[in-house]
Amino acid sequence: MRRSVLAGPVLEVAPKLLGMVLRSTTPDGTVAVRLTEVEAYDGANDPGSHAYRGETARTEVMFGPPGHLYVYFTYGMHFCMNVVAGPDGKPSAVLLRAGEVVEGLDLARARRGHPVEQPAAFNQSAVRKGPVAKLPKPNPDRDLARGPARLCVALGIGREGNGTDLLAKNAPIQLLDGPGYDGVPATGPRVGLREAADRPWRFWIPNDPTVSPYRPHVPKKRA
DNA sequence: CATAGGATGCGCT
DNA sequence: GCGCATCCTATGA
Repeated sequence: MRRSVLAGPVLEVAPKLLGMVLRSTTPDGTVAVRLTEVEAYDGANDPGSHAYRGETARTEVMFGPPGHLYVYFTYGMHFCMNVVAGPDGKPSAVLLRAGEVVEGLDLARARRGHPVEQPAAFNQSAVRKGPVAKLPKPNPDRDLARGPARLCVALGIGREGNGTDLLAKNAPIQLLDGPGYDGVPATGPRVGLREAADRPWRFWIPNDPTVSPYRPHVPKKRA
């Protein structure tokens, strides 16, 4: 992927990210994910975008050159990340919503609190008789990066990833060169927004199991 | 399967 | 203060 490609209109850039591989290396190791679901945010004309109301300390990366990572913190506990698109100064970005882990599966499982695999004997029926401690159901590998916040956890990306140039050769987080997905992407409304929820600016690889379930915005009830 | 409620920090009005 | 580009768990079919 060349930077000039990312400098195009965000609605053209977003589907081109499908099938591309994002690789993140930390002291713990390396995890890479093949992107299966993204959403376009077009700051200038898009009430759903964080950049819609102008540049702030939080959104400044989006106003910079394409190919950098915009990471934000939300709901008091989650990080989500975007690839900055469009020409310099036009604050558009592509939210990375889901992917398939293609490298570093064990590390991704550990980061997501996936239980360590037990010896075969542990699963024998004899052991399962009688009362057992109620444990959270282990997520299948399909869910490791299914959803924007999970994707960040699986890749080990937080605040410090904000602003990373994904096309720099020595960057800890890189968008790798590759063929990408060459089929026809599915499209639909974006997930969980209050504003501009109708714009069909979500793109995903059809029938891919790692694509997140659609959840419309639900207004909180008042007292 | 579907729906509902809680957790939680911070950007913005 | 309000509300969020979310996720997890519990509950009922």
